[in-house]
Amino acid sequence: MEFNKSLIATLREDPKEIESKSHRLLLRGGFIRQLASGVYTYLPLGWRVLMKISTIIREELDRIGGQELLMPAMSPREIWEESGRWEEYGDDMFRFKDRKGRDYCLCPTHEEIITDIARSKIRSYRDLPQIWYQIQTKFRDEPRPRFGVVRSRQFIMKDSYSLDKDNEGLDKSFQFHKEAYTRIFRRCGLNFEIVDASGGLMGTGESKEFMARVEIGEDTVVSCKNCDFRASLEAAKGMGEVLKFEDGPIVEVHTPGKKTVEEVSGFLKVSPSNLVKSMFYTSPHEKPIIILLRGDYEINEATLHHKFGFSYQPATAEEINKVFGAEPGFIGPHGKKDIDIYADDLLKGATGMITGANKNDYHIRGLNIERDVKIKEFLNLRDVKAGDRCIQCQGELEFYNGLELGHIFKLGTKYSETLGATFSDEKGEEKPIVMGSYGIGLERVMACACEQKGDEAGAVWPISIAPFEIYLLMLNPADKEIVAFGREINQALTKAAFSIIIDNRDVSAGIKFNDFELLGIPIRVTVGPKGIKNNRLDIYIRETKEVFEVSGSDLVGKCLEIRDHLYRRMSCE
RNA sequence: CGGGGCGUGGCGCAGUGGUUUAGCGCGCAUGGUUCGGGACCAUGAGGUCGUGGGUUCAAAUCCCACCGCCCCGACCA
Repeated sequence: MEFNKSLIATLREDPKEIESKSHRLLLRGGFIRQLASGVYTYLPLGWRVLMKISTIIREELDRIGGQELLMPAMSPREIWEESGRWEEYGDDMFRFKDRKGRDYCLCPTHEEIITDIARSKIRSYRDLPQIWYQIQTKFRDEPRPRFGVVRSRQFIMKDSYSLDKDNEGLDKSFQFHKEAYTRIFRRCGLNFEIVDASGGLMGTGESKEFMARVEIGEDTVVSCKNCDFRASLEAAKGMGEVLKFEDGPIVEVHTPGKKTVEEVSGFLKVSPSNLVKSMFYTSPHEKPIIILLRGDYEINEATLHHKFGFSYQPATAEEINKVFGAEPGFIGPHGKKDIDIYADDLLKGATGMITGANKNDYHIRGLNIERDVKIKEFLNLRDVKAGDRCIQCQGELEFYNGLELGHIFKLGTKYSETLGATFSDEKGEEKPIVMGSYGIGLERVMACACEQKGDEAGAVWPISIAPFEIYLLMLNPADKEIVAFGREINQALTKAAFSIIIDNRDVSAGIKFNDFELLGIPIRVTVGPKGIKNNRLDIYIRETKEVFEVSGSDLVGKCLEIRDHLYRRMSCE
């Protein structure tokens, strides 16, 4: 492609809205352009990168037997009513009405649609297993779009769905995807780790996230330095130390206006770990519960939801007042025999604790959990925090920011049951299809490559996803000789199946060199008057900054060698 | 949704009651000189000053409302 006829608009200055390295590089290089908050155009260069990524994804999904299809981006309300997610999705779902007033949404995901296909097309165990996938635009009205294309409101997702007759089949499909994803991200040249995840809204089945370690990662990954334990903070469990304080009778202490753990521990001059936080959770259809947690820990809501159900929410101040007779911050578990109380297992045997007195401006000291509170069950309900040890090996835990590139999870029969997607098994019994759901965010792969590989000067694309392989830089396109030589080289390289962008613009050299760096094309070939005179061409590798000088006749061979070398740097095996 | 910031040619910004046609740099167009790291000269095009309303002899500038974008938080794949 010729630069002077292309829609490539690099920016000389940083746009004011840049938020991260990848955002800056993608904007500056003219890969993307923002239209509205969280809504982007993929300009030709960016689109080429995304197409490269989708090709890799297709190859790897086809390899595990996936069949590509394309579902609609919009869908009618009814199917979402059936699964209950018309309500559940809330404000994250873009909704609209057609001319007749029927409700529609722009699909945030496609479980419902795929299950609808499955229920009409899958009749027998003989039709299983299946893996269906699509590469589709998804719409989610994010409360806060961020980091350019990393968290946007319209984004491209590869989503696949496995259909199996039983859990063994699902295990296999899950494993296939895990392997396919590993190959995909490796082929895209990214560094990543597979971590245990919590399914979130999707359900409680096994789930793994493919996390890239980058500064702007929005999730926290907990990683053991000693063994293979890797988990997102939500899914991570850590080992903490049980602490005991001097046992004694309960005494009331005056703590005027001191509500938070920091305020109370500061006021009483004790460590936060000496406190017990009492949290009151209510649900529209279930019994309220009290959760007890040591003051130096935070509650893990994912665990709470998995254990007790997604309908539980922190109680409002009014509810707390009504049940405890005190403001939030002054409540405690003692004397609450009519409410189920669950405690974090670090409180097992805890003595001498401080907690709310159920009386405004008062706390109590000397709480002995076993003696004074009827605990229904001790559970690990806390977030891991720095200093905790690995539950597998007691090794040291490390925390880092992870960008979620992909997520695989075992849905089980959640959707097939609610939507009635069943099949007849070998014995003629009707059973729900066992499903899995698997996603990859294409833009995140693109952004991640910029985050991990890019430098000050611009993007540095892994060759597998680079928009072009060779940047053919012609120094003076007004010079007929250079143009003719450049054309010759272009032909030879094209014949060797390279994808090439020729910078034939009549602008100063510096602009061309700078744009080459901004665009992040792996290999640069420079044609200039000096080179022509001596039949020398200069080849430069963006990633390694290596320079080679070759004669015209050696050029293609050398480029092939370099391409091979660059591919080998990130091969799967 | 709470707190804050911003909105002026394509991009980055200045102008915050009155210099008769709203500036600057970059970019763009035309001509010329250049041509191994954002070069130079000349000429030129391009603006509903986010939108609506108000105050005033006079508003980009003051007031009100709304919209948009961004940041921090809440929330979230």
